[in-house]
Amino acid sequence: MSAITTTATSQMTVSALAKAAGVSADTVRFYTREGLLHPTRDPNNRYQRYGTNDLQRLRFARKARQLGFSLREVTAILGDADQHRSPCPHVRDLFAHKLAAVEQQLLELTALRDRMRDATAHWQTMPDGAPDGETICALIEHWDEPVAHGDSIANSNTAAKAQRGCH
Amino acid sequence: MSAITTTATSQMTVSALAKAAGVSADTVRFYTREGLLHPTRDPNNRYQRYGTNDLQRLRFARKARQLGFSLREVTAILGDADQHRSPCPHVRDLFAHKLAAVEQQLLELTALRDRMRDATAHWQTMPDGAPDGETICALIEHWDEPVAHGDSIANSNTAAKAQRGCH
DNA sequence: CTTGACCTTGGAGTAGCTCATAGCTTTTAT
DNA sequence: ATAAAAGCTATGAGCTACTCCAAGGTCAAG
Repeated sequence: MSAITTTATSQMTVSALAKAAGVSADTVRFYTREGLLHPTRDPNNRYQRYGTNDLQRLRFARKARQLGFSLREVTAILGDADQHRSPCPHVRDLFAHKLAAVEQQLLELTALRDRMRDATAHWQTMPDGAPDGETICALIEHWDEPVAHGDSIANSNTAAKAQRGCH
Repeated sequence: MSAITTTATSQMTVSALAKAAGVSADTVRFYTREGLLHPTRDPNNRYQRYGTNDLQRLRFARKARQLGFSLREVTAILGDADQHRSPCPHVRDLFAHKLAAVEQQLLELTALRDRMRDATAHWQTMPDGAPDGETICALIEHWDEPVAHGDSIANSNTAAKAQRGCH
């Protein structure tokens, strides 16, 4: 699991690069298609050849993904770097938003968990009951909508958004 | 449109139902396509006609979604109810897993936030620095990987998943 | 020479919607 | 009355970040 640092030979095939970075070969191909990696071609067999630069980019991309950057953002950052412009201001800016989004999502997820716990406790005492034409499943129907505690969020389905994204 | 919009009348069109449930008309159409709702047809104009039963199902579906159930699961639950079998045991079972998943996600998201905070603090002191062929962006490259214990991949993209869609 | 592991491209599938298109129908404004 | 605006229909594509599959070419070993 650890010590992935296989000595990076200067030229690698798809799966060698994948192995070196700890991702799947399909992911390498996908990133290549998306323009994140710039392999050359072996003229003999048309195989992709990746260099240490690609390994660096790939590792960078994975780290950025873990930080919550989208692939598009990573591509933009790498594009900056390709043109010898420092991507760091870009990164700082994006990062501030990411952190805020994560904090927000944490709040929502915490609220969701609390509601789920409440529901679990409440459900201990409820019978199953077959659908009677009025209620489908009392367990879920007696689930209360998230109550806007305090103020803020004018939005009713914040928790659902937490699962699908914002905007 | 007539005056009766907020209260559920017995027959509704797509957008009336959408409004009553607080979702978009496209979502209603989507759920209909997925077999979650069972409208009838107005023979005159071929419009979909939804009844209070559909409104109930839709509200139920939204609540279940907020609880973290997938659409497929909701469909299964409603299918249970349609056949007059109590979906509740099904629900209880799924719910236990959902709660565990949410707790897990919460842990990961908390860890992510903590790493982000650390990084933010750490980055205060770091210069931007243009790409020099060695490093792309020191900010991200000096980010330490989260320690993935054991189950790696399925979890490692949970944080990224949690972020998806916001940018 | 065959076997099996690796490579290629291209396309489909995933979740849960959202948006776009094109052609009706209904409502509203003039 | 008529024209424009809004709303309905079905279908299909697009979004994210991959993952998987198929058909076929390439390569090292036995």
